[in-house]
Amino acid sequence: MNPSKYMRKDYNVPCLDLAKKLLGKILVRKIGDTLLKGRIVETEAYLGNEDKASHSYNGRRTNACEPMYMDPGTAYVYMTYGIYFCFNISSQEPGSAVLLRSLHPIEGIEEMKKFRTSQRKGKSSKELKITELCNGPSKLCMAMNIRKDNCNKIDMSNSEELWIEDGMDFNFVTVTSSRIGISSVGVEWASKPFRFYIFNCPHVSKRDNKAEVELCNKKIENYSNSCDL
DNA sequence: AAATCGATGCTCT
DNA sequence: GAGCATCGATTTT
Repeated sequence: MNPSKYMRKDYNVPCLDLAKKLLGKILVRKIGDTLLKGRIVETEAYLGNEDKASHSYNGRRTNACEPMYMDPGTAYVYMTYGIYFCFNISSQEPGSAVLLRSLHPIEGIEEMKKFRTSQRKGKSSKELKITELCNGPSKLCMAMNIRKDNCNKIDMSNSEELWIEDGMDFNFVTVTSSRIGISSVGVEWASKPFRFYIFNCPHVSKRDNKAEVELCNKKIENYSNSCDL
């Protein structure tokens, strides 16, 4: 048993805390004998009840979003746009979950590339770069072979196929920004600072804008390299 | 580098 | 029938 595997208590924290805490940690997927690993570099928090952008807004509780109400550390996989999946982990408040938006591929890169290429919608057949494997919520699902039928409702604190591990310690600067793809819920909730990512990391789905870069360049002076390729 | 836009089909009302 | 926590290609600065 791996002692660094995340336990229930690690997930049983407020949603915003879990979203920040997961940055830099390792998502591990085991498929048969192959291990896929990626460092989490971008997350978003979706609170329950009051959060207009959340599937659980106003206590909404459907069959699809049921995992948001299950024990902290439950995998919530849902389908979007009819063809893509997004992967979340439930947190302390009932109806809350953290969306994983991007990974830095660490292990099993060739397998990830195969999973991505075989499910690609685009006609282009040019080789995927490492930074293109997991730089988006649905891309990381494809790369890690995470679908609703094989991963939804997994208890990640007690699973041999999907879990979180502490990674090697490394320094990075956390950037906070508004969440992506939810503009229709109105400015108040669309603009909440509920997205977190590792500064200057090339595996993030949407790169830093100039304002963020300037802000972070001031914070970063004590750190040398935040995220090597 | 950024903005725009079509594809695509499940989920909920 | 409407809407969608996206992706990837195309078009525009």
